[in-house]
Amino acid sequence: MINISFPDGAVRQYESGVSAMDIAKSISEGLARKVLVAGVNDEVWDLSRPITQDSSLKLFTWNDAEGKNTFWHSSAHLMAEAIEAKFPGVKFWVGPPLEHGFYYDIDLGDNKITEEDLAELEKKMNELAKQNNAYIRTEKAKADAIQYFTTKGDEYKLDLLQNLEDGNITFYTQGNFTDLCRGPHIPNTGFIKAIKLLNIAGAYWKGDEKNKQLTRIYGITFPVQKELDEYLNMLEEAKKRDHRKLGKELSIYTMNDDIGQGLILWMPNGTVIIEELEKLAKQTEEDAGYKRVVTPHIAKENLYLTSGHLPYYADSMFAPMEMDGEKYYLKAMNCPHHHKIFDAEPKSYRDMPYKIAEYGTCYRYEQSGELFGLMRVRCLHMNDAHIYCTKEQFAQEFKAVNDLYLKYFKIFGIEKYVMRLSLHDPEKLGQKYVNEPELWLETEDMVRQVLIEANIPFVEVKGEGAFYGPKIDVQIWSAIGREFTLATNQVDFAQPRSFKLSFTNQNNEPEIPLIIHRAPLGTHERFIGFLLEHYAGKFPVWLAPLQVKILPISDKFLDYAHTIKQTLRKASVRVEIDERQEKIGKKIREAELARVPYMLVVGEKEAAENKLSVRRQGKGDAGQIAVDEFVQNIVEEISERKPLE
RNA sequence: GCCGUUGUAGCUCAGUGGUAGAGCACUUCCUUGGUAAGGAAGAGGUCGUGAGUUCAAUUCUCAUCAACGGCUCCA
Repeated sequence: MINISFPDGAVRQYESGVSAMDIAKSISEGLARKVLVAGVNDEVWDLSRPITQDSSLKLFTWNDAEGKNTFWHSSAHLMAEAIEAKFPGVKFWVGPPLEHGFYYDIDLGDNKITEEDLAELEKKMNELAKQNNAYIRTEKAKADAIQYFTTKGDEYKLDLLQNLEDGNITFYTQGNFTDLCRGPHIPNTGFIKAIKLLNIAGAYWKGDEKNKQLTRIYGITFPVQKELDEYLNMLEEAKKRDHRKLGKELSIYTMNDDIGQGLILWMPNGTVIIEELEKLAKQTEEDAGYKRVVTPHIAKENLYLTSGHLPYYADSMFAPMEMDGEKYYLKAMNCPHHHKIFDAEPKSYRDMPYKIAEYGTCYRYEQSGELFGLMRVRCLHMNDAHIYCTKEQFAQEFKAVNDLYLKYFKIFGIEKYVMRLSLHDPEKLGQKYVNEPELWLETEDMVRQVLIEANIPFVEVKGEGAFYGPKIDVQIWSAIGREFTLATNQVDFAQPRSFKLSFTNQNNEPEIPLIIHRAPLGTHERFIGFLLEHYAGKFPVWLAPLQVKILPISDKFLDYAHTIKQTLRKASVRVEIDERQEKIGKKIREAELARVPYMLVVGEKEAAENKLSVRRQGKGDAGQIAVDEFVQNIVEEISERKPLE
């Protein structure tokens, strides 16, 4: 007999060789129907695998991450079975679960798969699922496994086998499909009740663009149809708040083939938002002791050789223009320009920290396939600033920048983000990162300490640092789930040296400063793209392109409407009148759809008493109010940058 | 850049080997209406671009550009 301990602390005895499924059945039939996979001594196991020694046991269902992962991984095998049935001889790489669903990477050989095939594959999968085929685990000797895949001519599985230890190699079979697989799997295909294959994509083998491109098929499955319907519905809803859709609907920005890929044309509505953001940035930065500067959009080649950008990032810069034997580049970053301003006049420790800020226009030649609405573009306007400081000042200054982020995020109500401490990768020193191993470790620790002392939760990720130093990135997700860096706060120990920047310290000796690069509001492009999705187009009043729409009941009240408009204009409120000869219902509908925060209905009653009927976007009629009182309220709401309630 | 999909009116989308249609938007007229679509008429497109096949191409083929879904990349 063996002892099995459960998460609640209970210990029960079973015969050696008992399976997790047997145990589940001994607890209740209901549980046995729901359980998908087991946790045995913190390892995830097949339910059917015999347990032969004292163990702790957890039973995972669809409600557990382990349950979902196993379910989706088993679904990937089911998809592979369907694909093999339709295209015999294709070779499989790996088929892991994802946060939502799964994929399988396949070498289709000469076969071609189109989106029309997906429906057919789904049908086949449903058929196979209904057969309730068990996922059967078999252990194999490495030599036998190699033999098996050599005969099959499957170089992909042979590649996987290279890294596996003998005695650790398992195959799984369900129906007619057998795959090299670590497992575990759900008991049988019958659990998979709802199937949707989402899309076909190319994916480089092992994620390296120098390798062959495999075909990747994404799918998702559920144990009940209703959950699939809900998931697909959720995807549809997410598309509705996609910034590209909202950006068009609300006339924020446009793009044009004659201008070029990734080059944003900001329309009047978008420009209002840009100007409000810049106003906020300027106020905040002035309060924090920054000075503003302006620098050109181009510079000579030598500048980027000095900064070290060119060797690392030439591919991401627009090709140079040659004039009078000089090469001029469009700037992809503002830092070197700012360094030249720092260096223009001698600095003393009394000048430090020296902070200069600019909404800098940068051009980056992003690969065409990477461009994505406002989130990834080729011309961007960066909320940039550089802080030149002493080593002693660094922690305080770096923390002040972090506090600035948090202050901004509070204004915008940004709560769903992850702070990422982005570090260098020691293996890529000298290639992707300047070769200063000790300075890396030292500055990385400085940044880490700032985060720890400020009690800000963060994750550390190797290989995400800038080439000149570690950084803190604020990661956010777009409506359709893509991850982006919204804002960044970076340390730079490399450029001060390459630009030979220095200040005179208290001992009258030259000293090299540290630089903090920071962009808490990121770029206008990405930030506004994010805000569109964050607010679902319903901007708070201070940011709204149009703040007030006056809706006269009929054109008899146009004069009164104009009087109100003048009053609001005097208070710098962005206001328009809907002068069309349309019914009030239609005027309201269109103002609602345009996400105008305040609609003012004016007719006979209002004109007689010098009042307004206020309607708030999405909230309906808010009743009558005196004109002066409304003006006072909205001015306060705007100047305090209040969020929508 | 690579794999796949798509490209018809300002927008959302039908459709066809014989030079095109709907709804909304737009213009004009009627209506002066009180909290999410009043009515009528009209105007608007060489069907992304270029080439090929054909008596004839928006439709078929190829190329190209762009957008979209991924991969790679992201200072």
